[in-house]
Amino acid sequence: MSDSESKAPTNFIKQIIEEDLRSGKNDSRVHTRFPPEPNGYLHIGHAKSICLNFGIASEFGGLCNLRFDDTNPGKEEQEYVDSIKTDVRWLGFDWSEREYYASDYFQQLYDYALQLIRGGKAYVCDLSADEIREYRGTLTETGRESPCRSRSAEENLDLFQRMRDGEFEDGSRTLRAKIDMASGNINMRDPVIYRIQRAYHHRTGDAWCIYPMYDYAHCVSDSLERITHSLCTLEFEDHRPLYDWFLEQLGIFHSRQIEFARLNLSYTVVSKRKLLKLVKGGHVRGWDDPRMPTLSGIRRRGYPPEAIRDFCNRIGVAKAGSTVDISLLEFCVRDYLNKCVRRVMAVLRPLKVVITNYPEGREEKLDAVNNPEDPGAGTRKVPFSRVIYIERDDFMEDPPKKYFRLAPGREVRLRYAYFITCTNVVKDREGEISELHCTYDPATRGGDAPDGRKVKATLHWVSAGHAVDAEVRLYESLFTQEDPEDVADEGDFLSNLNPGSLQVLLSCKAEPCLREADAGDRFQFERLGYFCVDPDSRDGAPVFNRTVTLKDTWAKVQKWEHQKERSR
RNA sequence: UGGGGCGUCGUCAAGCGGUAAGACACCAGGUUUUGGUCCUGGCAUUCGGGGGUUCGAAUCCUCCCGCCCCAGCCA
Repeated sequence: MSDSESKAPTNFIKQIIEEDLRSGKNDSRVHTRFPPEPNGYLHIGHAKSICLNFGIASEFGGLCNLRFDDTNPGKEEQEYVDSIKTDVRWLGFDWSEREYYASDYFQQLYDYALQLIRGGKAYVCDLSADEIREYRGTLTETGRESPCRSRSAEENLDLFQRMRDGEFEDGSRTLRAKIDMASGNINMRDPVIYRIQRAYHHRTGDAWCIYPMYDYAHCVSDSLERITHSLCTLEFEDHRPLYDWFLEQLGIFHSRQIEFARLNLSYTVVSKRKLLKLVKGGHVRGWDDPRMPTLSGIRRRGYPPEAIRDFCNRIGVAKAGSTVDISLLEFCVRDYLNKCVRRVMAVLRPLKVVITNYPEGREEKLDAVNNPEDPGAGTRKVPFSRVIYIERDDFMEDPPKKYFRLAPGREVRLRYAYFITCTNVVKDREGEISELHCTYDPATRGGDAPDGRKVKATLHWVSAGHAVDAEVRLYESLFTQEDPEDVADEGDFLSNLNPGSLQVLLSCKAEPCLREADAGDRFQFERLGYFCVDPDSRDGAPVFNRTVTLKDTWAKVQKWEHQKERSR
């Protein structure tokens, strides 16, 4: 991690930690953990938590564990733990050998449960799931005590042992904490801490038929790992009294839970449930679809981990529910890519240009700078010839006032090549422009006019005879609404899906050096944006994902003009 | 109508009783062989609202208003 990244701004969590350090709490140790449940893919929201937990540990000279919260075998799979490890590593964090699983603690958790029962703090309950719900009461009415609440410790011990031994049917009994059915906090109304569930667990197999619940397993896991600061999202705030209760009853190391606001992003959904719906419904091509906010999607799209970390540092950490503008993420991506990525020319929507006064059969190699932000990146040779392609957007037959690209009779610069002037527009039978005829000025080789003559535009181009054919996938946000959940009465977020979120361009022309690009390679296509080579690429047939466009003041002007026109 | 939180610029977010940081976005200019980058300047007389305490309040007290979370044998 670079120096510039380590200077993350302060936040209320760091302030708490600083106070703890000052008072010598926890022997001045700082130890955090990132605790994903392996039941889905990591997304940008998790990145915030990962950066926070690993970032704080490193800033305070402490450690951060990776712990899989795998207490619900019905939903969890090895596939997810693998992808999570890949993603955390990709983001740039290292948990060394500290890879833990709540399932590592099943025996210990069981023994502690015995301790709770002996102390009269937990009991086996025979109520069905429906009955438990009924007895729990509502938000405004207190609950009623279970008829099993007053069982003796001996009976509870016997029953719990038999639950563990598989004597009872799934769901027929639970182990519950004995707390307070009248509590205003529903989490304290004798919460279930063990349920019977005959499910194959991805790590413990069939060794257990009872599994601990999150509230019980999480705090004990934190304690066993001697986590000093257990950071989680706001919705667990009212679980904290329960977290504290277990640790107090058990008399074991007391980690401190601190809650922060989860990340929301405009024009994006960040919830496992909704992302799953997008995948299952075929609205995207999979978990790693470059339009997905999953880390695997973002990676395929070409977002660099450095940019994600920068973003997470910039958004801050607080308790107010918030939605960060997606433009900040895009800014971070451009900011990083601008500094370190090679520039290259590619034409997305080719328009053929014949340079009529350029000798037939001649070709030359022109020098091009690889990265003006980084002189060390050097230069390369780009072939030039009589027939080239330019972007269709870079020519207008009847241009508006503010348009300063190519037009009939107008002179522009071809980047690193020559000034050309449009002399003729050739159209097909439908009236579509099929090619342009231009003349070039041999004195402007390299792109400068010796007479000091200026042009208003510089265009990118590709020599037709040397071009590599490429497929380019353009992405826009998946949703048309800033808040995808903002739906007109009926329907859900899916009705805000952006039909134009993916646009595939099949006949793009790229400069020859792109022929041997490898999957994952990133480039700036000059004047267009940043692109990343997709794994779908095959030899000589590269596929590029547009990571993000360049800032485009011309597009902004056009949009503005359109709006003006519409309001007229 | 129970419990737990949160309200500072369009969006995040500092601020911790001494007179509103910063970033993104936006706007205006300059440089420019990318309408990119870079540079310069602008952008909250006011902190959800009302009272109060104080020489002094975004910060303390108080009442009110708004928003979020909780009734899984999910995490």
